[in-house]
Amino acid sequence: MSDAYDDDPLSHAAPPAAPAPVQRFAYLDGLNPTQRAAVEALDGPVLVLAGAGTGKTRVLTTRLAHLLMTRRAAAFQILAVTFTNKAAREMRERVAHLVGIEPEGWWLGTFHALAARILRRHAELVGLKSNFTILDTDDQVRLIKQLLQAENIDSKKWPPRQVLGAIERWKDRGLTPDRLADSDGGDVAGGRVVAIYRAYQERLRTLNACDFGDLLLHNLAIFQGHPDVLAEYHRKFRYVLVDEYQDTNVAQYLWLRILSQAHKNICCVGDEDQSIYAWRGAEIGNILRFETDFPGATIIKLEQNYRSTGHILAAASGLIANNQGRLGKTLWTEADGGERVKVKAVWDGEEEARWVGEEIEALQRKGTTLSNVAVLVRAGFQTREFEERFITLGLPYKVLGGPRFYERQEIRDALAYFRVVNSGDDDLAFERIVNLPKRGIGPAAMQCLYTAARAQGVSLTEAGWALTGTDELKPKLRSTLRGLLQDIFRWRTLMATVPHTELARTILDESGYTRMWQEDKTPEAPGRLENLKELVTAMAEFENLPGFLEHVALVMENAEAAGIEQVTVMTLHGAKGLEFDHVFLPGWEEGVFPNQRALDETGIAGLEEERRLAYVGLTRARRRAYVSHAANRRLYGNWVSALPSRFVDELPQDDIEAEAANGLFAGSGARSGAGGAAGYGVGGYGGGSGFGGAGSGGGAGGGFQFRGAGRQAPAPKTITLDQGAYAVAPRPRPDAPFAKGARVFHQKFGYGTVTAVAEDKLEIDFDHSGSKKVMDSFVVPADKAG
DNA sequence: ATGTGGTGCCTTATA
DNA sequence: GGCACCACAT
Repeated sequence: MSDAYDDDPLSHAAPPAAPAPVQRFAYLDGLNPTQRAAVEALDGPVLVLAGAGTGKTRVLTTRLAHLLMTRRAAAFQILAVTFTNKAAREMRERVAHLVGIEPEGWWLGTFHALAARILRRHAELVGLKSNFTILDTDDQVRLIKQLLQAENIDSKKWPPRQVLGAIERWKDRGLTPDRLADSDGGDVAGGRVVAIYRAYQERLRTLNACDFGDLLLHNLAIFQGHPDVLAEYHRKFRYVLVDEYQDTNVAQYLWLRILSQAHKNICCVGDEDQSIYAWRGAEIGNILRFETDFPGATIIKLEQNYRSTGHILAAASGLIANNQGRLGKTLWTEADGGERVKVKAVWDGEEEARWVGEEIEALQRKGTTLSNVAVLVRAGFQTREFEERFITLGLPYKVLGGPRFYERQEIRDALAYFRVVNSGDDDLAFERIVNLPKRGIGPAAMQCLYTAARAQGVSLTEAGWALTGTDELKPKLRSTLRGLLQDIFRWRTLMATVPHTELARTILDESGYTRMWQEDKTPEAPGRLENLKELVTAMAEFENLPGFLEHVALVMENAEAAGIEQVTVMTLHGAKGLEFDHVFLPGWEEGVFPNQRALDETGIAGLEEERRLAYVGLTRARRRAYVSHAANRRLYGNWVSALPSRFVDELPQDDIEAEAANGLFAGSGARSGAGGAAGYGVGGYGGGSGFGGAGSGGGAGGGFQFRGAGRQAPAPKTITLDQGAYAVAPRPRPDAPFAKGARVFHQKFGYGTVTAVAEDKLEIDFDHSGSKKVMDSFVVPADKAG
């Protein structure tokens, strides 16, 4: 990356000299007055309080464009900070679009990426070399584990993760070990966390490594200890922009403050009502205190919402008004009221999933595309019920935030080996592994291969074979290439005889790939080896190598690539920043949401953060939000009866439409409609007695009441919405239905044989997952799989 | 070094 | 209920 650290000649981003005044800044035209003010307030500290859906990103990017176009700053004089790479990418693209050209040499990136860039430059000032490695979480945990062992601390009692958590929270707050007393650690790790922290930092230094938190802390140390270095950056960065300011931690705040203290041109954009990351160190106080931290700050509130309907906004606003720690914004919209937020009371989680499925199918019939629909849950485990239901319905969905395992480098390498063995035509895979580990088959040799392959219209491996029969390559190279090709050939023949997991191991070992990582002394190498083992273990679930590769391809590429519209299922945290026409918000029950642990561990602050999370959820919806809560839920194998979330009660009545499943009193609807039944719950079932029989298991004041440790749902399941309001229209099916005995492939369950057919529903005996009922739209003939 | 049984825990997630 | 991790056994 070219590093326009020293003052470049004016960047390419600079507009042609003296543009005509009339035509100037067309990008300002579409902004509303407040947005425009936020864009044009270029000097001094500025806080833009941007409510959900008020055009935050637009303001941010336009502001950047404006800085460039007015020549207030050249690209390389701007520091623009985000939290995620995704946000950085988006911003880069949008600014480029506005300015008409990609600005060069600007410092736009995540806190971590930018801090790493600075640290590489001055690493020696904090005792590192500039090629230091950055540890990921696995590495960190492994290190802590070792240190605990060395200190004879029982890692049963003090899980490494927890110890690491404590250390990270300190780092979030800018606290290095020297600023801590031993007693600050409480009893964590037997009262020795601070010692562990100290040892951990020493270990990192010897490893020439640092963790993510260190990137910021080392920066701070450099700036504080070396005024000359700091002065350089002061000279360089004339304008600082920050996205999602409500998510900054103390270290990040200090970093921003120190970098901007010379020129004071810092613009922070954020929304205190969307601060949902306190648990990972975010300090909502940063945004609440902005005016004091940056005296003379201009505060601009963006309150006009362009996303949601009136009812959705009003519901969200009514909810968040219950929070104390706010700066206070009032969102408004020019849009219609639209439809009220639907609040649905159901008997249990299963019924909830059924209901959501039905509503989605109804939307689908009305022409809604599934990509405009999301189910947002509080915690990951809640996705399961929906997955199961959607699978039975044949409703395409994707769970976001799923495993990113297959994206890791070592996994992709290994997969490339398997692919080459599986298919000699896989040129991409071949390219990836041909010189991995280093075999001396470099770019020059590859050039030869490309030419030959193209000339003969064959795959790279085939061209390789041909080349080994000529003297085009040097003898040494020729034999290396032949060796590799022979290996691949041999592995391929093994496919027929050797179990695929064993074959996988063989390939990785004999190719020298395993050894490559064994000999690698960087701290991440052990983790990579473990991942490779895990990969081989995971393969056991599949019938054979092709079956496994197929699965991987599906998981990696997803139906998305095939252009299939899918419902999105994800956590509320993951949904921040996104929007959908229709948003389902299940599990609004005391204990689940607000989450009991958040309540227990952080009290009011925790409750308010949960409420902000609810606010985030509601404000994701453009056209309609659907809240639901179940009277009974199975948690960790126990049936518990649950009360509707207090957040349900906090939704203004005028903006909701309550509906209860048969026999249940409606949630808040009851308060308006069904004759004042207090709350709701068990009225229709089992006389209400027998609930809570086994005492309260959810902690003091928890929302759950544990029922006996029953295996069964507590009451007859007479209500089924299946017989309810909608006649299920047959979905169009392109192909002939599957016949009994047909071999099929299913994305989740793998291969199987059809044992029964009932219209569009199939019963399939899966080779590895047993017998299941599945909609035919969710399977493909086995021979067409992949 | 791999496989198995037992135990304990269980929120959210980024670089 | 289910998974992940650990200790122990092979």
